[in-house]
Amino acid sequence: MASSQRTSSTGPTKPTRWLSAAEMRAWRGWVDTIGPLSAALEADLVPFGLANGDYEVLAWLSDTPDAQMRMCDLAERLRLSPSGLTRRLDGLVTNGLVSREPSADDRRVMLARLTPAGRAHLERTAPHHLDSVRRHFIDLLDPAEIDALGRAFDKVRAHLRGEQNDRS
Amino acid sequence: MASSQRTSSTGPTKPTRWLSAAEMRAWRGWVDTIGPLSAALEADLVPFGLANGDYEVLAWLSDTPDAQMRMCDLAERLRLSPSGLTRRLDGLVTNGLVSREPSADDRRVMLARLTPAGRAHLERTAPHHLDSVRRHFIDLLDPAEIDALGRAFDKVRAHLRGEQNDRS
DNA sequence: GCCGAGTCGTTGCACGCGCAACTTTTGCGC
DNA sequence: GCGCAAAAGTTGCGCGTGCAACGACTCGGC
Repeated sequence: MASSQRTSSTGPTKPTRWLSAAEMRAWRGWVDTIGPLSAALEADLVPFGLANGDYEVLAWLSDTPDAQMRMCDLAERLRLSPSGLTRRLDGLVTNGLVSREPSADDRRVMLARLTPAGRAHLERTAPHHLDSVRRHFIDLLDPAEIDALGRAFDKVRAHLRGEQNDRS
Repeated sequence: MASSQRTSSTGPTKPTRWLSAAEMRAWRGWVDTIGPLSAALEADLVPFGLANGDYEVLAWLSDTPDAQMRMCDLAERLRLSPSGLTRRLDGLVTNGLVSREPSADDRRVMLARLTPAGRAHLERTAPHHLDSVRRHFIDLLDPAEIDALGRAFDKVRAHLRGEQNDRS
């Protein structure tokens, strides 16, 4: 339903392969799960004063040897525009979880660095977030499904990455 | 990576079950695929002057016997707030694809109705959108993966629906 | 050395969305 | 019937984001 299978196929221009029931289930499942699942995870972060995007920033920074990243690298990791990242960091800097420091090597560059308070807050938050991911997602699935999802997403992203390179 | 597996586990408060490699792959795959896939589908709709959300409105309306829905029902289908739907319809009404008409039965209610132009535009767009969904998603996966995704998303949504009812 | 192209980050602007407040209308209790 | 709670939809506001423009800086060719 709802992705307009009911439009009349007019003209002899490519037979238009409609989605099978199984394909439709997967597709609608994808579309209809994005919103609710993100909202549920975000809701579990509210007590810690973080949004999903904030958590991702802290997590990526903490996965770094010196707990810092260049703005542009961080923006790429988060699939965020430069301006989007600037604004997101503003909040984290205000709350003292991240500091902004100019790079000594390249004076164009700003480094986002996880502060001790930021690391402490992440370590407090991480177990609950992990639990949230398990409760709402991972622990609901059996190993075969986990594996299928991993393979499927990898294929989709590989395809999208390839297409993106074609354009540039 | 990147969901902070590296935070030290301090204190004896629940062992904190980290994600296995396969679980992490599925989880990061989910998070990292949402943005690019949505963007790719949206990009394919640009030539038709529609956003993903616009297409969903037209599709849901067309899947209805009389091509119309109450605002509140449509908002629920689209998981959109009342105000969000009002604004989204504004654009479609301006472009003549949808009309707004007060209901005769209940004078609180506004009906969103697909205009002939709206139906025609949807029928022009649908084959291309379907092709887009296939190219970027469905056709990349084998039947077993399609099935696993369908089952997985159903389980996740069933879980979320249950939790939501608990709260109310 | 110097100049032009490219890179990095910030700011103004517009857009889409949710929330809260409000109006209109309905429906239920009595 | 009357009154009050609940429902439907719109509007004002704030927030997060992308895009375009801009200033600061780097790097390569000459």
